[in-house]
Amino acid sequence: MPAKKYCYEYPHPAVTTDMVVFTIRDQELKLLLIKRKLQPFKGSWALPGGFVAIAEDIHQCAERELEEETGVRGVYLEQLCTYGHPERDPRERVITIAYYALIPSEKIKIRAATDATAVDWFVMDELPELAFDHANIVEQAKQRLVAKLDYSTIAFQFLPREFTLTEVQDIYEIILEEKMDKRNFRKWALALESIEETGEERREGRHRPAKLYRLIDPSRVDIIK
Amino acid sequence: MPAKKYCYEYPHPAVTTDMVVFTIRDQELKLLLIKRKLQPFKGSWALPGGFVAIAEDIHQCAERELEEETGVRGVYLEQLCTYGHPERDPRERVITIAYYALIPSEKIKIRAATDATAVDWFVMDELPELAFDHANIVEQAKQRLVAKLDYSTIAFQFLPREFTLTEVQDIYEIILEEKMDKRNFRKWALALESIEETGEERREGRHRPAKLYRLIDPSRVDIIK
DNA sequence: CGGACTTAGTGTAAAAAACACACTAAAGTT
DNA sequence: AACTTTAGTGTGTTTTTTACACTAAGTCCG
Repeated sequence: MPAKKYCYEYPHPAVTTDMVVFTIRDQELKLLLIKRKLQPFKGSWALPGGFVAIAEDIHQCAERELEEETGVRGVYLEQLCTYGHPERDPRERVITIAYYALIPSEKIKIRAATDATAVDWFVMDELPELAFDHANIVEQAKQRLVAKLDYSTIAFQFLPREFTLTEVQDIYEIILEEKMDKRNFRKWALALESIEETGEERREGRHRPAKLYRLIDPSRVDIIK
Repeated sequence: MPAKKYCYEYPHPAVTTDMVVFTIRDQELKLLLIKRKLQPFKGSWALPGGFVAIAEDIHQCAERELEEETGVRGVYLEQLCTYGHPERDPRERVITIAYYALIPSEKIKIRAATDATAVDWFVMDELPELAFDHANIVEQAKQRLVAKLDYSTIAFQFLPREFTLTEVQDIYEIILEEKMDKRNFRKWALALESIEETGEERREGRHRPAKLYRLIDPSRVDIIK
């Protein structure tokens, strides 16, 4: 039995961060899950996450855990909500600060293969049973993502540095699950003034090449209208 | 020196909830602050809040603290954000889950007088120096409030059970700090389909009486458009 | 080398929503 | 009865959103 050497005058909860990691691959919205090796919920799928170190900022903690699971850094990461129901973890009182992250499709292969039995990408609406209250967290993350598509430029965070307008429209259609009009969509996207032409084109397949665009400020997510 | 009898294998942060409590009084947006009786920041003004009890849900904790400071229950209360910078409290590592609450003007007198040296209402843009990172929390709460005015019916949570359209408009003008056109505002407010006439009128002063309205579902905050 | 195929790219008209704007109504007071 | 004060209402203009179909530029194949 390990020593319990950190002592307080009154009880303290444990604090973790959990990550809802989204990406778009194969024209589907996908989510990163890990298979738990330990009790409780051993063998269940769960959100990646872990305890906040005592001298570590919570945002840094989320970044660290994201990098541990996916190998990526510097992607879009936002605090979602904090969950603190007393019985959400059967071991002890655990309060979790949930974050969600958007990984560009280009970056996702880095880790997906290495640890395949323990980490995998799941299609958003074909998720397995999840441990703890993670199904609830995922649901709220999806809602936040959908809402932000409407009033921010967050969707561009799924894209590589250079992209075509068709790729942007695909992101919207996949997440919102609805077809959009090509001309109206392009008019709208260009009116944002968040992207600019690179001057290059991409040729692929036997058809007219598409102009490439880039974000004017890749790390900025604008709130629109 | 008190006994430190709660022991863990690894260090645990303390967890608090802090409340940003808004109301509208005297045609101004006001905020509830308490004067700290203890170190650190003894004598400074700060957000009301306190430690999460070990078996208490965090939302319940926020409700409890709100009731302790203001005597009100059942008002609009929403989680804002969680703040966890390692040095935000000089004593020990404290992670705080911030909430914000909207108190209808009718309910605020309940406690404001009882404990006047330790608790007071401040005009939003005449705040004193605040303890910890509370100025930052207040700033984000204000931003959230302003944003929600635009896309939800949250403003009605400031109003008593029955109210006039002029009172609704006043709320918007006070928080957004801009005059609005009376006819357009009323058209918009009625189009929400969130309020209905009570059939009563309110007579005050030597002028035409105003129709009274009520929320169709007083506890519901709709997301609009 | 011309025709077929595929995705990229473009404009206009109609409908809906947002905005600007000024007078009448109904009470109380003198 | 006249005056003061706030409540309450409608219309035309501008802006935004939506609906909708063809041409452009490559590749591939016969």
